[in-house]
Amino acid sequence: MAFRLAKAKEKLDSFLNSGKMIVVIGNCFVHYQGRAGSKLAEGNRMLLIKADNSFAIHQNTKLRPINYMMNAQSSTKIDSEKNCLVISAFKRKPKEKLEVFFNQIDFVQAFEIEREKELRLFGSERELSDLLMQDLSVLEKGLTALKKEQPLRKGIIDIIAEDKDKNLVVVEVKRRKADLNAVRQLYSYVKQVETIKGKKTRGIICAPLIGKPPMELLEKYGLEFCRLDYEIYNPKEEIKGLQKKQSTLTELYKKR
Amino acid sequence: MAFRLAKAKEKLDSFLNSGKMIVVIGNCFVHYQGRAGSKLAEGNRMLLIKADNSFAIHQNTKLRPINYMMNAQSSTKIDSEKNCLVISAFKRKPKEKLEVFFNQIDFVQAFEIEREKELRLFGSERELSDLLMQDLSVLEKGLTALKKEQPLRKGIIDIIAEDKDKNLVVVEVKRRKADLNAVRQLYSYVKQVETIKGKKTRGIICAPLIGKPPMELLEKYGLEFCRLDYEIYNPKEEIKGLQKKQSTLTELYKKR
DNA sequence: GCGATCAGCGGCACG
DNA sequence: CGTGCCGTTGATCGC
Repeated sequence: MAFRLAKAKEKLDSFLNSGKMIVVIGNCFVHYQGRAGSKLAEGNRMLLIKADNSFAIHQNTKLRPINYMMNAQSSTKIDSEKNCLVISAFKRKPKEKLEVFFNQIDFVQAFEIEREKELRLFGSERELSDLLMQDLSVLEKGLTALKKEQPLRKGIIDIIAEDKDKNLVVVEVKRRKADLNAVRQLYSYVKQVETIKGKKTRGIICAPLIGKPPMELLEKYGLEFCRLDYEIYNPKEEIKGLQKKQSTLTELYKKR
Repeated sequence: MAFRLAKAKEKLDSFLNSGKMIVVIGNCFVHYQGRAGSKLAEGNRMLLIKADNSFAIHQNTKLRPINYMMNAQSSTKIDSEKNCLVISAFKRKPKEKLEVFFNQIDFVQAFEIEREKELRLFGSERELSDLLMQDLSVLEKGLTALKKEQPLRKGIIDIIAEDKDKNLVVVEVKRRKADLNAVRQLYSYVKQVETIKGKKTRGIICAPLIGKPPMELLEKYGLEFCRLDYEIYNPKEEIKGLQKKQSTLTELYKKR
């Protein structure tokens, strides 16, 4: 048994910093201390060490690892008292330590895996925002964009615009259902703009949906909601928002 | 080649719904469409299918998968035109589809992995909040707790308390550096309480740190900040906040 | 480096 | 189920 662990350590050491993705499977318990602290009792787990030194312990549920560390310095050692192969990950800033104590190792291998091919994603908020910038009139007739991603002292406005009556309008774009957070954000931005410019300013949340409590808060704050339909939120009805200017998600997807 | 793919399909089909963690490694491209859409060009990747039907494509960087789906219905098929083994994941609500087209498979295996042993975590916000509830006087002399996790119409207050002058005090607890969001949250809660109770209400953010812009917004809103030291944020100085009532993170960690 | 926000957020707890 | 919010958030982008 101790031999198997020593053999595993040998293999591991040769894999570390090889640029390959390392997979270790075995029985272990895990200690973490850093931004928080945790202990995980003994059990079979998968340890994944990637080329960018990300370090992740996976159980057999959930997308995300149960314990992890990014940009970790990894090392191995045999703890002969505990009869364990200890695989550790360290980091400073913040100072963190993660130790995996393997008392049994079933599998150790390294694989050549694509490091970081770019994902072409669409339907992001940035993309929506860009499309809106091209023609804000889909939100309201006579609305013209002034600036996008305008930094304030406390926050960043998605789009700042002017309506037909020359009122300033702050637009907050959300790719999914607008929540309380979005409303609080918009309110904070509008108040700041009013303070800076010294004149009444409108605020519009632009999203495919909004819940009832967020809508009520929005109204309480004197802000507005503008529905921007998305195919996924409105699969059967026609697209009402940007049908003339913007393709639906599905159409965009097919084009690329 | 096609035989290898067929063989891989056979193996995979026997592994699916076996309760084991399935690992597939090979060359693939990936299409996703659902809440958004994405395409990932060809490359070697690892596919991880867990017992709870979570489905994740990993590249060789990042903690999180490049493509994924939770609670997915998985299936396999051979696309003889493309000479691919297609592993798909479907979901309704929201309607999503993820397809992985493997033109080469290097590795297919299933492992017995602990399903979901509980992680004992400490240093969470809930834990901090519980400790604070026991004695709010560490924040301010004469402060007494009234209720914890008080739901409002629009949001949930961490702790609601009363100061020595019988003023209502809303406390927002953050386990890490307080940000603009925390300030906006607190402000929204305080305003709601003032509306409901019809009297001036104080608001305190309780966190180990706060940035300068959030602090300025806090002051603009007439709210307060109370530092609650955490060892990790203050490794050399003495613990000032809860030293009498609360153990440090390290001490807590050792105890368990 | 810090700051601010988004995320196909995921995950959880509560109503 | 939806709603709200935390997270060792992670990841990204701008300063």
